[in-house]
Amino acid sequence: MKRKITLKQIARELDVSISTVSKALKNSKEISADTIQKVQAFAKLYNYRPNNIALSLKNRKTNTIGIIIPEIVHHFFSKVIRGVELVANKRGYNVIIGLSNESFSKEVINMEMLANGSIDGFILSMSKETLLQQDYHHYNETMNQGMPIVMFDRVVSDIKCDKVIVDDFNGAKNAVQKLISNQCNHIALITTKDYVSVGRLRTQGYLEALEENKITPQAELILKMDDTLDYEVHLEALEAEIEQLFKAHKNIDGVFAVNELYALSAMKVARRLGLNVPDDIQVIGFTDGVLSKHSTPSLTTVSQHAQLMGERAADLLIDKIETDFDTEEEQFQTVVINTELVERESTK
Amino acid sequence: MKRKITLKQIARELDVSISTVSKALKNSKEISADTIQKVQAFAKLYNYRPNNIALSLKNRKTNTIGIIIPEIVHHFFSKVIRGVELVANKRGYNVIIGLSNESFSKEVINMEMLANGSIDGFILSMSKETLLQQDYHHYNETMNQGMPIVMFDRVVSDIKCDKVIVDDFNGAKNAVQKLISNQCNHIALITTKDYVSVGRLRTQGYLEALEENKITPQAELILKMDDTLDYEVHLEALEAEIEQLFKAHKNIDGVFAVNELYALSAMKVARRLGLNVPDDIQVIGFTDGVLSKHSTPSLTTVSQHAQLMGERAADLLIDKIETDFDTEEEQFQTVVINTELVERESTK
DNA sequence: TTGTACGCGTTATCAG
DNA sequence: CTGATAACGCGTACAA
Repeated sequence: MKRKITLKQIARELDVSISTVSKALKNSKEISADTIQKVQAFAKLYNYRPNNIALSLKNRKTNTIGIIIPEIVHHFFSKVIRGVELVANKRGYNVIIGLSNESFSKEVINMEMLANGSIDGFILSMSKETLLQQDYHHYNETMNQGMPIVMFDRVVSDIKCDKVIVDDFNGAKNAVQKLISNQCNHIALITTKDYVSVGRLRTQGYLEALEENKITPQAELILKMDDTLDYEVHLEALEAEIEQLFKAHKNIDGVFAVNELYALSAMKVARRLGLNVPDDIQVIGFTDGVLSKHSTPSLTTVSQHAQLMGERAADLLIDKIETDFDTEEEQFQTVVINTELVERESTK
Repeated sequence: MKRKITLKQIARELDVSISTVSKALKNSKEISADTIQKVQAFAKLYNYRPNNIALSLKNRKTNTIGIIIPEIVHHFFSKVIRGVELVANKRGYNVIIGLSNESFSKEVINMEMLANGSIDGFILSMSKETLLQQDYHHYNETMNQGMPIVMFDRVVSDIKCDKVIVDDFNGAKNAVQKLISNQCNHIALITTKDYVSVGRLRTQGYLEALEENKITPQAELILKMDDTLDYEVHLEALEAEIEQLFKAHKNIDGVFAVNELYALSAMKVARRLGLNVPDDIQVIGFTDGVLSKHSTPSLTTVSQHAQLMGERAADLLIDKIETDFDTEEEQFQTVVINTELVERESTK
């Protein structure tokens, strides 16, 4: 087992100074062709590579970006990561991940660990708990130390930083418009409680579409689920509620759900009640997941372009990292990613 | 914007030496209570945190582990990551990810980037291309430099390192045994080409179960798909093949598929041909995915316990990292994770 | 053409 | 009780 070789070892071996080795490896013209040749041959033989940590310390730059997400076993977030990784690698950066597991304290701890020199900047999506507590001091402290942050998807306007978000409002509005154009008159909404901004915006989009079409929204057609509960429990409760809803309002002919599982639950309940999708009820979900594509019938969805969000976030962050702010005033931008309605079998 | 504070700045500010500050922060009894108090107060005020990079350089230890996987938008791999992250964080390590995207060269490049000081060890699963080319020099070189590697899932015996694998053979055997116990006599196998070891082992398990039950395997009931193709194309071809298979062998009453999508495709084709699952055909898949749980009918699967694999891999790696090998001889172990048959609606 | 000295931030050792 | 020094590995301005 041969340890990684360093400049110092090469220097000792070849009986030259460390800096000569360093320069020779960079083909500096200060060094004689002879020495260069000798050093490079030796370096290649022993497979010399500069130590990243030493470079990071010296340059005060790690070429690593940190990404903190609430959950990784989730198609949306893993697609975002892929986008980040793609761009980061292309631009010479590594990606280090931290999971908050939807917990405020884990988010803080993770950020503190990474902020102490390990990375050059953050890409993150807020945990539900943080969203609930509305305590954003850790973001501001991090940014005050000169560490840039780009937030995506779950965002609040109180925090001044670059952001990448989905056009939740118009995505929802277009989806509901689609249902209306498809002759749906009684469209139910299955959403989450309002504290997650994306849920709120999608609800607004739903309402707006109805109003534009002179349809009076009915509160009874709106189901607001508490998604802080365990998923299994939550889904069972959801199905029961949907069943009740469908039974109480037999004229429901369309459903817009703010995520994939809600939409699937709606289809499941519909089937159980002997209703055909899309003939009796048309369903649209909001997601980037796999379930939609492979469900029966396959689900029409509003695609969020998660990977693109990751790519844009990474580009924004790296741009910021590599910009020198002594010259110009710092400016934050919010990139809005347009959604796309992917039509499948659950709509006509 | 106040930059992160360092020992040097505290020292200058308080007019003491750097080493005094360092010691005071560690409550060294060499330092007077007075000074300790003063230094710690100042440090707290300015929220001093030691710089990880400097510590890494000094200690020659990064407290970071690298994980390299072929793909992250994949439930199995993201669950593994979650397991790794869980254990790593608990034991004081960060996780840095690299995606090989199933490509040999990206795997090599990623490993080289991380191996130059950024991490203390690797957890990885081989890319398909590496498996095909059977070129393992980068693994061996990395280990020769004293950087430990733990491989999981996709593994080859030629490489001497710690491994975490699923008991593919028995998982498959038990699944097929289940079908046989459920009165299936003509069981089809949908698998991948043999170069991925897990596919091979699952095929062997299938054959073994048949033989133990005195059922003669029929080559015509075995579909070997080439999964190096693009998924969409591949799945369409697969469905066509399955349809042909079902039509040619109307007596097929069971299907064992080595992954989730293959199993779902089988169910889809069955439905299209007017066959009922599980009444006419029972189906079992091999996976940890979400599709199984939410498909209709939901799919009976062999669970791989992906998260547990990640946890075990992380523990193995960190144990190795933290063991001093001057004392004892290095030993490699292979942890085998038992599978579990999760029974759902696609079997009786 | 080559080598010395310094600094990145930290800690350990040793001297005062 | 406090401070100077060296070391981790590298790159570079400056000196020889």
